[in-house]
Amino acid sequence: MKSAIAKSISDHPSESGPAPADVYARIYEAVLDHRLTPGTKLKEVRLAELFGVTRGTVRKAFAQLATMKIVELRPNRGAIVASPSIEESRDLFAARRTIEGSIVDTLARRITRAEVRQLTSLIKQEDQAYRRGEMRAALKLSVDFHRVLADMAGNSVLAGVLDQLVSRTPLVVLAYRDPAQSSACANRDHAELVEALAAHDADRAVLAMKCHLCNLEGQLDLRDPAPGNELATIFGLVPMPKAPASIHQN
Amino acid sequence: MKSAIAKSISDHPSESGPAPADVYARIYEAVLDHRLTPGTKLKEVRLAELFGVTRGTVRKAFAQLATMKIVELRPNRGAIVASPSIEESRDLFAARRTIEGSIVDTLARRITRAEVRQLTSLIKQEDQAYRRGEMRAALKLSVDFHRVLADMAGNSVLAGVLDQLVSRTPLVVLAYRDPAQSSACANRDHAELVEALAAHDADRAVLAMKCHLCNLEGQLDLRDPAPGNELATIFGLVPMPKAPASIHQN
DNA sequence: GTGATTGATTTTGTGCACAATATGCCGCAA
DNA sequence: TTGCGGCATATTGTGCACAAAATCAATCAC
Repeated sequence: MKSAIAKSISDHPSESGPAPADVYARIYEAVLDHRLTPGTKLKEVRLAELFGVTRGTVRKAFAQLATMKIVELRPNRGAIVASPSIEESRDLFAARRTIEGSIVDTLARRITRAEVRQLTSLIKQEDQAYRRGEMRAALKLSVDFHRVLADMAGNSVLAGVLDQLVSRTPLVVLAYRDPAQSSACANRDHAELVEALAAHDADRAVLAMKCHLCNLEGQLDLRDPAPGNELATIFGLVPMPKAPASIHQN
Repeated sequence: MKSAIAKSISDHPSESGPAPADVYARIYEAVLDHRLTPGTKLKEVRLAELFGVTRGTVRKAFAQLATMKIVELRPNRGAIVASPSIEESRDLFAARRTIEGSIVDTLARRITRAEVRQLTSLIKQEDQAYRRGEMRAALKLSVDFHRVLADMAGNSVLAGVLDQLVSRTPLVVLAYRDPAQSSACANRDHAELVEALAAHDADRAVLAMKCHLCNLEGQLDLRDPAPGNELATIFGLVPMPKAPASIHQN
């Protein structure tokens, strides 16, 4: 499942190489894969060459990535991978709790057997991906799970809004993952949630969802930074990526 | 208060005439004023001439208006003012109920006296504008009231997504306003809500907000269209605007 | 050595001309 | 009249060249 915004990019499908949506997707994937870390400068010409497209195409992708808050667009200074603040990260999870709480509340009352089966199957795939160590696929499936729930609930506006928040989440997770914690992505939570949904128990489903999101947030280190580090955050600088990567430059 | 997205357009402030954000604002205002009705084609060159900007500037404004769902961008076929479907309209109000419900729930617990005064003042201004018959100003103030509430609640992410929904609301109201109903914009609702907030009564505040939004939705005619009209909605056509207006062309 | 200034280079921003596509019109045939 | 090309026009899409701005480096003054 693709992000709604990514799909929305005016995309002239075939002909003449990759379109803005492809560039969007490749940059987004690179961010999820840690190949692009927060603060990394994204140069138009370099990316255009790499992807075999014109600068205009890269520019359009940047614009969409900026509305999703994946990159930050600084006038005359180019695009950098966004560095979500701690407060923003907390707010993001809080926002997801209210929206996804509402979504599962609605869904619990009207979910069908077929939908339960679909969700169960998704969890299974996710689980298998984890066991095989395919972290990227697993993350993707885990994220999709939330998008599918939103679609099933049947409110397209709410689904669209959630899509934005869900897309932003991996970035803050990567930015603030507590190294001490395991990144075991709470697959069990998803299973419990589906159980509650299957039982049409709205209250339990809402609780399960909120707990799931709290667990996720709890795996992060969102403590206020020590005064010593403060300067770095004030000026939007990150501690400096350790290893340069394929696209990553300068 | 400006829409967050409008502000986010990379804006080179002074020099060289209006920037994308200005074009965005003028088109948006025209939509709110009924000067541009859903389905109206927006031609790049014409608008560029009118606003004294280049086509590129108009294009950027279009892109932002499209992410806010104010206009629809059809590849190779230009931009038209969006025609929100009935389902989308219902979903929009439902989404606002959950998000704004959460916002006032939070705010009720932590609102300060100063903030209550600010809200009261806003309501007063809004009321005066209505009495003076300045409908445009009144609508703007009424919409701002909701944005201010979101800001006060302190979750910037939630405030951001609400901003999108709030910006879209006037369009669906204009599209589906029931002619039989008065458009008296429930100023009283706002006052009741502030009372509940001032009393730190979260439950009552949430209820007041949800009622307010239901009242608004209730003023619209969101019944499923008669089979005869169905064709018109399927093909995204509107009953045809009555009077051509300044910008409106073709 | 520190900090400021200037100039060269890199990078982003934009207008314009042309290409691609859609639209509307007219004629023609059934 | 209706339906179907095909041409003329209008409109959108895009690459390129140049303009504007920022970055970097070296020099110079203190």
